[in-house]
Amino acid sequence: MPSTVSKSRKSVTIKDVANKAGTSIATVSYVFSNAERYLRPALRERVLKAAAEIGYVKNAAASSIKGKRRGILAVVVAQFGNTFFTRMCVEIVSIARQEGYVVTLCNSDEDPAQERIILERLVAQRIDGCILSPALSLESNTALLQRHHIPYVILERSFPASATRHNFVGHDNFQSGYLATRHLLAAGHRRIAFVGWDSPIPNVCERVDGYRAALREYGLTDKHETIVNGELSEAAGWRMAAQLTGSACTAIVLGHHDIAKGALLYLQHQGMRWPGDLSLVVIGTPEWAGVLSPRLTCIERPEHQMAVAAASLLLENISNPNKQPIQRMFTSTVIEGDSVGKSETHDQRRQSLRSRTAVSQGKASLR
Amino acid sequence: MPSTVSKSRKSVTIKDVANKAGTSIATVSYVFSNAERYLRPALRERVLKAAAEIGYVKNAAASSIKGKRRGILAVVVAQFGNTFFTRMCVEIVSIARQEGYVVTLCNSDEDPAQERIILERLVAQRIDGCILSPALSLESNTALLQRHHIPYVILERSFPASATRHNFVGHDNFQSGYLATRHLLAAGHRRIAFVGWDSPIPNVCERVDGYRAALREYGLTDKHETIVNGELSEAAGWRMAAQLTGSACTAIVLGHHDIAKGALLYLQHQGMRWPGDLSLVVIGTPEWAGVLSPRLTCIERPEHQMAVAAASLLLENISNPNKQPIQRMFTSTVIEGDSVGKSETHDQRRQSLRSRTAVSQGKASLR
DNA sequence: AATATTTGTGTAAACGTTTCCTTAGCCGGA
DNA sequence: TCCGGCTAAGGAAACGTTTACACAAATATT
Repeated sequence: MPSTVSKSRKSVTIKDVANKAGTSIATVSYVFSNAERYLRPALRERVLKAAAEIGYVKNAAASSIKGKRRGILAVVVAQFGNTFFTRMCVEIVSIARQEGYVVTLCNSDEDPAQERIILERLVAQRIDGCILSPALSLESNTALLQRHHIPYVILERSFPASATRHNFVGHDNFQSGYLATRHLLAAGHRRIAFVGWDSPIPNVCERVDGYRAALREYGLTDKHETIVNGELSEAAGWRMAAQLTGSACTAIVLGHHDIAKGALLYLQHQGMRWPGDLSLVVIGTPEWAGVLSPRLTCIERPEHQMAVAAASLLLENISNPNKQPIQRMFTSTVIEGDSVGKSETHDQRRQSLRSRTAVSQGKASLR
Repeated sequence: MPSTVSKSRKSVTIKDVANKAGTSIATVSYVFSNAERYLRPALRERVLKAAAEIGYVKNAAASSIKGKRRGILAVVVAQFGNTFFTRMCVEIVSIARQEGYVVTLCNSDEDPAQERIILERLVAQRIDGCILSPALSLESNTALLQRHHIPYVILERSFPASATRHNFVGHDNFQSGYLATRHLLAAGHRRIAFVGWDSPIPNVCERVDGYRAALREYGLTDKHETIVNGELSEAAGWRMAAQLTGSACTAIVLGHHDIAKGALLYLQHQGMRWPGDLSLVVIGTPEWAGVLSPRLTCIERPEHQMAVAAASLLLENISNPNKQPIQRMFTSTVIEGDSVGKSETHDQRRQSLRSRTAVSQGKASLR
């Protein structure tokens, strides 16, 4: 009976409840939004009953215009489909809900123009806080948030210049690259390729730096580096893997899981086996890593911890807006698969363990 | 300089712009929200300039209390991490943004209580519309939305009793089960197992019904059915696969990708190969299906089309609230992998092609 | 030239809340 | 009996918009 639905277009307000309960609107408001205020239990009951009967639900928009709290947080990421972000989003949403917030999830799709539009829309909504994994232009967008006094946390993508001026939660890309490479070096590999991608964000470079640092520790120089780059796609992964065949490399660090997928398809297509023909480590934890016949060795970023950190940092900043910005950097760990084999080892250099640890800690405690 | 930030707590309003531009607040409002209203170009310019200078952004909450449109849509799913839903969410968000909406993504995590809380919060926000993939209790939640005149579309999970009373977009689970099974039957398999899961939602049963219908078409009876169920998890998938070893089955329909993963891990663990030892078809398109050494044959649901359909249906209902509810049912297609091998065929029954098509269409045009 | 029409701008009343402040009623102490 | 001090509840002024309406000025019609 759609006629019933359209009978009354207007939604039921605090005033309707007041009429029904025979009190003033102030009293109703106190019942629903001021738990401290003492009211005769009987009165409170009466209001609640009246509200339930006519199906009253407080209009959050109207509350927020007078009160300060909006009840909305936002998470803006550049690649929503990326499982790394998807998983963190799920966590953040669930934490936020426990605090009574609704979360708006937005996807800028790596497009700074979209990101700008999204942020303006969020500002228009007067959200209470924002977790932002910027596509590119950090400064102009954080400036927008600051001007409107919206607390925010930058997630995962740092832009070094401004590090300490923003709240930041991320993982140490340098350490990831370092860890992956070291793992292969420790298995005896000396010709290791790094498959990266072209990107204006510094994550890739940091991973490459980590890769280099690990090589250096093992006494290897520029001449031993093999770095290929392409766009961030499966197709490019395929091409880059193809580029690598014929090279002297015995191992590959796959810098990103999307690229890794394409590269693996190519290797399979060529009938190559791992770790037999090639040892592999992937940075990230694609769902398929554990399903592959010889399982892939992964560098796992602490997604859960990062999500918790980002959410709590944001919530703290909402309750105390004058808090100094802080930066929290997390480190990755190796998830052993079966894709790394021993190579014709030159020397094991056990002593380098010490210096590795030093490097790792140096970066990890950036805060 | 955090002191600058906290200098003025209040955000800039239409009034500030009016002062700055030397006009009335009405004029400013017209500039920002009533494109039809004619204003002297010079005046309009002046207002825009003033607004830009002091960084004015319209307060959407305040607009919505007087105006009708809120600018927020919501998508509520029961399994946000499920790639099927994740992908559709991404699409919906992007379509909605083109229409000027911000989308709130919510995850009920299969918990009806959570879902209720979420929906109440959304009603409080007075969202303009909602796409809902219900955890369980359809009726009470749609009743809530109806009472508050919030247009909605049910996504993917249908509850037959009430079919035509709601807007609905989903895929034909019966057809998916049928298609998967037929594909194996056509390859000559006659002992086919179905790995399902326990769930109060009818999706699984429909898939099983499709499985049965396909068997019947090939003249197979109850005695040829092998159906195992368990909870919806990788671990359960592992266990169910274990249950199946020793059975006479030469093929398996994996009813859900999460379960499929566990089952595959078990098969790998046992050193079984596909399609050699066992032919496999999975309902759904897990990312890893194409990465497995012999690629998995999948039943693909038209995620993109479904997302588009759900979003448009919602938008139509927002602009015309008295529209009659409609139901749109989509069908799946087979994505050929290499996991299905020919079996010791009895008879190929080419003539059954005709009746299959009939069944498929019978369900597909539920609308 | 007087009136009618159009055109551009501003006034002010909503919208559904929150919350400061007042008031009414009551009690106890002087 | 009067007054001060409570307590519980309501009146009314915000909050930042939108928009119906009034109005003044400019133009068009008689």
